[in-house]
Amino acid sequence: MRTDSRLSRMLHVLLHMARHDRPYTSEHIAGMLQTNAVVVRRTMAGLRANGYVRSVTGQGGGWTIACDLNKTTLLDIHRAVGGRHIFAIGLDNDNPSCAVERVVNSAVADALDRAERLLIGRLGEVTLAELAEQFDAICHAELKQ
Amino acid sequence: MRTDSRLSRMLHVLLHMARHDRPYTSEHIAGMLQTNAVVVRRTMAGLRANGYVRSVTGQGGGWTIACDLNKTTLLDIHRAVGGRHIFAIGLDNDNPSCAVERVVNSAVADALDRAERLLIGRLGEVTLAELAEQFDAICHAELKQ
DNA sequence: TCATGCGCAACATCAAATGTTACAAATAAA
DNA sequence: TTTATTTGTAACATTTGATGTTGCGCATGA
Repeated sequence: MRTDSRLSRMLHVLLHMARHDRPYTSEHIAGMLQTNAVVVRRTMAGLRANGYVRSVTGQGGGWTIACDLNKTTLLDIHRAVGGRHIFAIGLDNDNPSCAVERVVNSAVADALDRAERLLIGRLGEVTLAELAEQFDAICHAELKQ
Repeated sequence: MRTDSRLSRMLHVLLHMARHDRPYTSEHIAGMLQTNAVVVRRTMAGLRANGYVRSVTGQGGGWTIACDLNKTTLLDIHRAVGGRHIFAIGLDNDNPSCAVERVVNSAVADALDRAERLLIGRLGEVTLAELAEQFDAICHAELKQ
């Protein structure tokens, strides 16, 4: 399949929403992400189901952020969008009868597990607030020039 | 796309070849992997191009291992089969003009890079010889029962 | 000469994200 | 109440790269 960009897309949207006090329409967000409003609704639905954003139908409606930036991590967002497969690489057969294959599987799975734990751990360490601060710092530096 | 199982498939084959002194035909290997002989040839071609195996055409021909088990790592095989994409997760846009997106990208890329370095490092630490030893140990233990 | 096997091109298939179309339902404003 | 706006969702098409399949040419040993 294509590489899953839902995490980075949603982070992009959330940070914009964090610095904007009115709702964004799906259409507006689709423009930011260069995609379709339906794709936006579909992906954001996962965030809404977990309480990270709210949506309002009808005129003047749209999407707003609804979480504490200091308590929400990249891992929370990753999980909310339903990202399952982290790796494009995997085992050929999860339950082999061949002893050779079991040895291979345990070695490959061990390496993948270590990397997955590191990735998940890292995503869980970074909050939306930290990213927002980085953005603010960049804006500040650019204004000073 | 489907998850890339070429690394584990090729490791499986290489370990079998390491404990077998006659050539395996593509057809035989395809049986071991529950796939097609053409898929085997296609994947093994990468290993052959890097000198890890040899192939002989014609009657009595087939595939034999051609590398030093102590000097060949899982990383060598991973690279020989042309595994490019390690992650199913990625950035939405590699060269964004939006400052928010650049902040998001650097955070996500940083987490992915750390995990990739760990995975690559781990694959580079494990040799085929170590896997073969593990297999031998299992066979030994089973015979003792 | 013939059976066995690899080499390779040219498709077909698969799976999961992404893209698209169509329409129903909710809401604010005229 | 009517209308324009906006989300909710189903249904289907597209994309991408690994995997699967067919067909045929070439090499080798018996």
